[in-house]
Amino acid sequence: MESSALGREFYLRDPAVVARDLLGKRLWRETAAGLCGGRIVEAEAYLSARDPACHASRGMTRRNSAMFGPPGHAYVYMIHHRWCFNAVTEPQGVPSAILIRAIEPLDGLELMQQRRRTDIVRDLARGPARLCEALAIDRTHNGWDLTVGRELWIADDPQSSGVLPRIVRSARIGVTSAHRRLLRFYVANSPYVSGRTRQLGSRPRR
DNA sequence: CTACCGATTGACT
DNA sequence: GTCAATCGGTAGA
Repeated sequence: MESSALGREFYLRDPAVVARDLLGKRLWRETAAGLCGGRIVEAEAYLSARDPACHASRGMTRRNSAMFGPPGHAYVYMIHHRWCFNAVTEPQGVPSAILIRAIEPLDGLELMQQRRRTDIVRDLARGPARLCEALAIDRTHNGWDLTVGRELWIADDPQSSGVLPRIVRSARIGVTSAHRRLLRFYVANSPYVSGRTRQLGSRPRR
């Protein structure tokens, strides 16, 4: 059975810490069709005005206004006609958010397989837009309060073994702005993580 | 109104 | 590895 949603205070911390701590948490989605979700294995932090890659770095627009709202709410935006889901962090007025890039699908697999039109579990939610398609997340969830614990929420892992997974830190995917902060976090060796999983600094053998 | 762009993905060489 | 589909958001005339 799912545990209750993480509270507001979880999101009211340094965004990089929130991004890292979201790894291992459960993302849940409930619709009339049923419950589904999985374990968060990849997330990236976007740091308000001090981060040129953040959508809100140059002020509020209609698109990014959810990021200026209270922490613990969703910021959902479209890129290349696909949806991406974020959890807003920091106090109201400071537009930071965590992009949830991938989950390990665990519950409601059949539902997610229908939505994604594939049976390959590894492909259900590996990448931010695939994740949204698998969970039926779209613009109607922009601004949704993730702490309420229905429709769309994040909670502790009820099956946690207590053993912390090894976490890798890297540059964010698709971010071209010239700054080197390592704000992407993912679970080492998880097959459900998107993009390159090579750790920065390691070299391919030749 | 028009023009340009992108925190992506899937198809392809 | 490369490439473009396809469209809402945004800036600017």
